[in-house]
Amino acid sequence: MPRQARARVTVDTIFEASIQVLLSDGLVRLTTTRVAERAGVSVGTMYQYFPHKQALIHALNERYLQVLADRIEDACRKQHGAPVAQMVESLVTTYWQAKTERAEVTRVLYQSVVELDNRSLIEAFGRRVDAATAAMFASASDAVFADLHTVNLTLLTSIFGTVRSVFERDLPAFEADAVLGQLIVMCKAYLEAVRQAA
Amino acid sequence: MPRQARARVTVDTIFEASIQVLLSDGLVRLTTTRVAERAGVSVGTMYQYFPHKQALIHALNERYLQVLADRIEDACRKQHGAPVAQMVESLVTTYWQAKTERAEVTRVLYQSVVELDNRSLIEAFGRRVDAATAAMFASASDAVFADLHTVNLTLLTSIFGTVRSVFERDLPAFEADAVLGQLIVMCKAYLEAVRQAA
Amino acid sequence: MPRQARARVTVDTIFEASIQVLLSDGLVRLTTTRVAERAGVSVGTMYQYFPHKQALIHALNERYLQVLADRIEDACRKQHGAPVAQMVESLVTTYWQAKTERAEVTRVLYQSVVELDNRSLIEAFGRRVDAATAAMFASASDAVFADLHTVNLTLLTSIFGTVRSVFERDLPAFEADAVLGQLIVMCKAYLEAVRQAA
Amino acid sequence: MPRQARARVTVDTIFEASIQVLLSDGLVRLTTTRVAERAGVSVGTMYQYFPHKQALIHALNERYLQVLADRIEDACRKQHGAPVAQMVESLVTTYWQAKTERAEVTRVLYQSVVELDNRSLIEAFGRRVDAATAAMFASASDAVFADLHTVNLTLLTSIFGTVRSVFERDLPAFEADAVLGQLIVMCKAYLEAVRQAA
DNA sequence: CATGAATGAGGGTTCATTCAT
DNA sequence: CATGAATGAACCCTCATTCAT
Repeated sequence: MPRQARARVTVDTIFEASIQVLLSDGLVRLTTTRVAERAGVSVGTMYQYFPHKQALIHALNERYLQVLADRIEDACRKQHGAPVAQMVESLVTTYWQAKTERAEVTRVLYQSVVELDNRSLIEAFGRRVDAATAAMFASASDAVFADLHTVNLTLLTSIFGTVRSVFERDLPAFEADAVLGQLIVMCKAYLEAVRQAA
Repeated sequence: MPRQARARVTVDTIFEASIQVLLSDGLVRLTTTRVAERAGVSVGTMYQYFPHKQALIHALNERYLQVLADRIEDACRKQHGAPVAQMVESLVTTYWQAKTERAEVTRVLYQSVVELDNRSLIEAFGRRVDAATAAMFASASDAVFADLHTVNLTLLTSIFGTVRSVFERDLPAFEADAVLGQLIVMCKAYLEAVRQAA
Repeated sequence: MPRQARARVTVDTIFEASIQVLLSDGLVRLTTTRVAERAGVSVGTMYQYFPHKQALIHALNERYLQVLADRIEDACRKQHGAPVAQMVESLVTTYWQAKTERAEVTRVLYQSVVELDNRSLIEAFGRRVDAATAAMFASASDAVFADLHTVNLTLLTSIFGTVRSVFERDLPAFEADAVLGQLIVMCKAYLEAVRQAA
Repeated sequence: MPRQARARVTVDTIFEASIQVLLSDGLVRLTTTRVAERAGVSVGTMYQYFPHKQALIHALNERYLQVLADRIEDACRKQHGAPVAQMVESLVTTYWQAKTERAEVTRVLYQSVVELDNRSLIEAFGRRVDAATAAMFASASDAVFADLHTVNLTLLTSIFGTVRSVFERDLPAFEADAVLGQLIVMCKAYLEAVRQAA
């Protein structure tokens, strides 16, 4: 195995170990020693790849957000040229699924951010997603928006904010489903409104 | 000064010191010693009022959420009998103001929650706010809802979620204002839709 | 109630509280605050009677050893003029009973000695008991000893040492009884031997 | 130096340092920091070998009792087949020497036990010694015992108890010698008596 | 005299980081 | 390059003692 590939594997192992430790022991017990142990490497090796603990957590979150952004971009691409209603539905579903698939991981990663200044991470993520959804909405088969930027930002913020709120309040499934359903209704109503206004 | 009043003052001093430390040093540097120092009391005294660090952070968040819930309840009471559109506007404004008035405090308190099992806190807050907004919407002068519970939950979650998202993305003022304005449009459109559906 | 009597009561209450704390929480958790609490007095009051923690523990052990010495002196007096065999039996029984009556108290008090330089206490106790048993043996109806001092010291040391060993090894009752029985046999055999030798 | 050997050295250094601290500062001042300092290692290193303070003290006592038991077993083996009188003498001498050789160490270790639940330690020690002396007495060239178990237990308890009592009362040398001499007389007289009884 | 809140030195323990092997 | 023992600053918390009320 070439050097780079091996490094890649090691890093991935460390990432996975970090998540496992986070899941089983919590952020407070996330120590470099424990992660290295779980990953089956020495602390020394870990410091070869991450110059300090923060770097590890940063990379962890970066990777998570990258994967998330990938998924969202992908979903957006698939809706190219579709009617807006369907786009909105797709966004809600995609984001909700990403969050709930590995709900506990989502939760602990969100915790781990405390050890970071995550502003830049959030911004980078925001920019990617903004661009993806803006492109999607611009391609809608049944709508043209006077102020695409604002509409996009509004839909994005409200969909992501609401989904996250539902997730964090840990609502019972039937209520969560109901709210998400209504969220779609809401977005559609909004789109109808701004289209008329246009 | 009577005993109780003195205790009250000490506790408030400690709260304020905690926030100051959180602001200047961050959660990771929030140590019992540092808080005590900043509060001008000894560690020992701190431990007379808070049996351990967690208790301090818990109390801090509890107090914050109580004040927030108070404000929301108050705002809801003031809108009793008003038209729904106005209610929605009031909710957005109140929550946004509460968040931005002491923006940094809001941010650091959100961080500090990591050291807690804040489930019960969030739940208690959720229940109070749910009740307040449900009562408000039920009194609307211009609308009756078939499924008040779901409508309420939807509005609540989306308003709070969206406002928080705007807040955390740290959008420039003009964009933030635009999105919040659109959020109100969105809610109104939704209310129109569910009213028609009823 | 006159001043002195009240002081006496308070001191006794504190003693009893100390023992209770020792029993329920162990030596490590024996804090001045806890003792005061259990005794129903303030720490300040406690410091009126005992200038520091050591003084309390010292007094506690002093009292215990005084009561013990009292009992032994009493038992010795009662055996005045009796045959030596009976004296030896009485000593074993008295000491064993004193230890086992409140076995746990004996044990914890023995622990508490660590916080002290108990040399003087032990010496004072030794002197009193030495004198009492020497006087007793001197009055024996059936024996005269050439070297009373040594015989006395030997019996004393071996009886007390053995009884304590049995107590601390926590032997099952039947074994403890057997050993104590044999101890008496041993002492009698010894007395027979030194009498012949004389 | 191989890894294991180095670890062994470190552990021994820590043990010796603990004893030094115990000797010079007493149990109450036996802190992990002080021990580490005296041993010339960092606290962290200490915690690599002993997960907590208790473990250190436990190990310290365990080692002491092991060495002591080794010596007693050795002495017993050497008396195999000898006459009982000689066996008894050997036991007294061995135990006394073990205690007095490093008298102060013996004393401080006895103190340190307070921080432990030493029941298991004492039991293990008791079992080993019981077995060794029982085997020795069973091999006596000049005596057979009807109830070896009880005789053994009696001799053991009285010899060890008496020796310890002499040790702890800190008697002047001439008195200590006299009492130990008499103790041997006593044991012999006892053996004579139980042999006759058999 | 009694009270008990306040003090703060000092305790046990952890863990990010280094560096000799 | 990998290893993991060693480091020690820093953490949270306790408790004997004091002193204003």
